[in-house]
Amino acid sequence: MVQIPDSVSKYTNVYDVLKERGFIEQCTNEEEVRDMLGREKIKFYIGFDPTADSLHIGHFMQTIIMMYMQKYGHTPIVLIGGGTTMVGDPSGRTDMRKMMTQEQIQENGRKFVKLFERYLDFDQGYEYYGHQPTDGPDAPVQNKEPEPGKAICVDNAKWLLQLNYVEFVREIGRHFSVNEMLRAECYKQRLEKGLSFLEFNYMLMQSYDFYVMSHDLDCKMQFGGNDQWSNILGGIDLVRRKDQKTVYGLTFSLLTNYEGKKMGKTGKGTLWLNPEKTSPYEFYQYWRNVNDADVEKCLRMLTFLPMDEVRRLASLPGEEINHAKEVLAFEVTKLVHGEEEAIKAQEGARAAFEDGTSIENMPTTKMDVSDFEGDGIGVLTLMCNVGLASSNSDARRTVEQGGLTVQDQKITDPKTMITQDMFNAEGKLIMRKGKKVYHVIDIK
RNA sequence: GGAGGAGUGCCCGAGUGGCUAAAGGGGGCGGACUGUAAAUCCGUUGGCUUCGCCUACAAUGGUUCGAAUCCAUUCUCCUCCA
Repeated sequence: MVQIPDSVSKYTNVYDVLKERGFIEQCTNEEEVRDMLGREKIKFYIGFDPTADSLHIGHFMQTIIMMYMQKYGHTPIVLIGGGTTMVGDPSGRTDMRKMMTQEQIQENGRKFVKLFERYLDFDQGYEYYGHQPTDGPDAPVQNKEPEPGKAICVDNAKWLLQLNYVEFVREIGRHFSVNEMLRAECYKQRLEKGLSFLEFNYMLMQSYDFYVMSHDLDCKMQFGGNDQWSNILGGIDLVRRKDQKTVYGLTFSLLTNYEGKKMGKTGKGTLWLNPEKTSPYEFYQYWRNVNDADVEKCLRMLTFLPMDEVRRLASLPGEEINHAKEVLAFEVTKLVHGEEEAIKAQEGARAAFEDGTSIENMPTTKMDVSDFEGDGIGVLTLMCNVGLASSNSDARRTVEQGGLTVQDQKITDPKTMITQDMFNAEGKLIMRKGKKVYHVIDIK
């Protein structure tokens, strides 16, 4: 399991640490929260909607926050949105999410949990038995108290999917003002494009989650990305109205670049944590190539280097900033894929961009010698086969524009055939597309 | 339920019978310049067996020598009225 080193900060209150690292964006009551976090060990939760089969960098940042909290003795509750995903969060979106089946959602949820287990110390024996809104004589089984400081995981499908509509509307819905909801920032965009009643309910469901967490598990805080602010406030109000308890909310800045655009998007889409979806090498390269202006922010939020070191690295002048980017890429890749993969990615990158000697860590495709015997295989076809081009036409374009190099020879004729004798003694062939994309063909 | 409007390539958005694989922008890709950065500049951006062919302007069917453009039906979305 990945752990945060003690050198990460000199502060003893986790609030100060999070502040120092620049995570905190909004807090319902800064002083009280800071005081509480310093005084007692609390339970807090963050919700994750399993809309895809892998976590992405935004989730990762939230995971890091949970790690900080756990390090300082608080109990993270990972709330998997198996129920809320059935509805879809409209916050910050201009279009409706694709509807997903329950099986898909459950499957994704399981994958999420697997990833979280690499970063948080879970109470393995813990199981949440479920919530019953009434505490009558036939009160439900008591939920056991999780081991102090250990993370637990709950799925809101457990209490959301069995809700009775009329009951829900009477018990929960009556506490919400539609007028107020419509004013909420998160619906603004959607009011122009249209918002279905399905999605309009999302806020109530998330608020109900907070109520359940507070009521059943004495959870005191909810964290989330800044886009969750209104949803979190909804929950806080609901808890106050139903249980007369005060709970708190804290939101984090979304990871954006200096232009204010979300980070973690590549030309091909999202930067995933799952190595099958985004290779460690690609992942490394993303961070290796961040903009100068974003280096400090990334080091601060995505690595556990001491702040002095972060500041030193980020202020390296001119070309030297590349060193900081290397450190950043290495550290983040290490956290996500482990040290071994990080070293491989780093060496692969260095080999490709600096000395060009090692081809061991470049992405490789194994092929059969017979494919290259006789006339061999056309470059275009080969490029498609190994994923260097998305179609034959795409491959042709690259070649015609002088973007392909095979064994250090620029190829400009799209009709070129790749044959056995072009491979080196070890049976390898290096293809380079553009300046940065390498691929090795191995026929051993 | 009534009246009107809209659906165009990865996204935004022009085009309203032939000159349209479809202007312009964004994004992507390739090249130049660099620091594996940014900014800038140039090229390119549906597919294929690429001097040619095939598939495309929500879906289906029709009018026409010829349709993204005209007509009919369907689907989706928006606005106003109820």
